[in-house]
Amino acid sequence: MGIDWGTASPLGLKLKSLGAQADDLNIVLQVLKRHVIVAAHDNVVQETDAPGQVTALLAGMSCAYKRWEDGGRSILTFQHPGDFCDLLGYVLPASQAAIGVQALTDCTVVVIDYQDMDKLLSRPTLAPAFWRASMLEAAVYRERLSHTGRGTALQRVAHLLCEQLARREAVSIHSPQLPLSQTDVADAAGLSVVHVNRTIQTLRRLNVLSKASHAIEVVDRKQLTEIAGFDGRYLIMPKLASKWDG
Amino acid sequence: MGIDWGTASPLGLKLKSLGAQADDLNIVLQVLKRHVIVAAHDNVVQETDAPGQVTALLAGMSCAYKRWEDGGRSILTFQHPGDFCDLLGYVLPASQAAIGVQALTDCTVVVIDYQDMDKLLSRPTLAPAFWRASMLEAAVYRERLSHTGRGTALQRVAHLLCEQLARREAVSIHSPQLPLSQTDVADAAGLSVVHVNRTIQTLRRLNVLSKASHAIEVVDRKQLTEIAGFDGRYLIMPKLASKWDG
DNA sequence: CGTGCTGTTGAGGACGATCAATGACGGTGG
DNA sequence: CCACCGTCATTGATCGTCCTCAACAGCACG
Repeated sequence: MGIDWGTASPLGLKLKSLGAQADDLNIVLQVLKRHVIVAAHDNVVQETDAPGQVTALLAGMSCAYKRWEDGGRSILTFQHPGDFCDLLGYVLPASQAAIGVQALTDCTVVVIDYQDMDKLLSRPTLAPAFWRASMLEAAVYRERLSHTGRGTALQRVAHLLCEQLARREAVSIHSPQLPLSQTDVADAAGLSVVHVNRTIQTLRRLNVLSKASHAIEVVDRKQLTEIAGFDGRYLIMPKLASKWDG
Repeated sequence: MGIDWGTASPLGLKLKSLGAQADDLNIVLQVLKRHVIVAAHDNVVQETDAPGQVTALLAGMSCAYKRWEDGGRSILTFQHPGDFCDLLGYVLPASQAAIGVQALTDCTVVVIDYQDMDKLLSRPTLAPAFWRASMLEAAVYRERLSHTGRGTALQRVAHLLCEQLARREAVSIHSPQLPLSQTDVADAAGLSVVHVNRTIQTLRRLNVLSKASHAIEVVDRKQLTEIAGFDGRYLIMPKLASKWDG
């Protein structure tokens, strides 16, 4: 399929941290298909699709979103290399209805056909890894839910940024820059673009974000974490809990 | 263990709708333990517990919540008969940190030890059912996330109520009454109690909620759904998708 | 008969939404 | 090379939803 663990390494990293064995990874590699580049702003998964395949992100940044009648967009979660874009839709097709996935930067994605997924899940060490991947997604939703609708705009934005930094570090992306527009942040935090702009300026004034660039670049991670009240434990993978061994 | 499918029927209903087979259910029945009553306001699961067991709710209503330093409480989700209280914590122990489960009414619960869970998951028709149960929970989080921080207090409260009614109907509870205090609604919707009170009064004035009782009783479901913009499809269980059959 | 929880009401103020306009930047085509 | 365009960032002004503080009523409980 023209895909090796060089390009697919974020996915390998992630599955390994979820408890997959070395030989599992090779099986996964075999079923990866259609190594595709999606341009920024294009859809990775259509809202209307009944897909028949699971998409995984290898490079770039995307988001799962819901579009409203009034044209508004709610960003449900951001996705980073190694993340699955629509795993929830594989298990519960109905829940994926009306939810789309959009590339925020240029993205590299691969897909796994549902039939191949079935094969993968028949492996006793791989199935729990996928289960965990989906539960990690659930944990992210739950954590964001607990912070949204609570606290000030400053705390909400700070928490959002902390989450993305932490999730990127989990797949060895240590850059302090996040390739997000302020519009993206607004749609994810449930705030207006204008207010997000002012909030980001406050963070810059506090020397938490870089004043130099117009992009989002975190220069004081510690202070950001404090403002957010961020506790990254919910993202921690328990390396191979013994109960999965047998 | 003194538990039969009479008392455990909501759990049976739920697992069946998630694709479990008849003989699976009997196996589940065998490992259910410690049929316990928890009084309203007591904790079903401690925030600090490292549990070693999964709890399922058979009767009553509970909530998963997060407690803040300032004493505030965020309600992450409500739980109804047939729901698991801490399934996420079984798959990802770390994510359950600092999250508690509290009884909102008097509750009947059973527990399944982690060792027994491992046994259950070795059954190829049962494991997907549990996966789906957890994904359904994720879908609920995601849907609430998309509505929280968007729309008016009226819409948010209406959506919350719609969700609970729909989830209760899925386990054959068709009562229009919800045993929730306004404080519970406030903590779940991310609004102040005072404002929830005014919002509920508005709903009563619109003849959506009963004016007679001080409890929450929905008398005009259709209008409530309209106000909420509620689309219950995300809760729908695909009855036994063929891909799980083999 | 207190005590605590829940529901209710009033008044004032703050945070963030909305509307409107401008500036900066990169790409595209003439 | 420059004019034009779309996207994104920025700023100002006004307005409204919702929060906060405060007080009181009903009810169940010991």
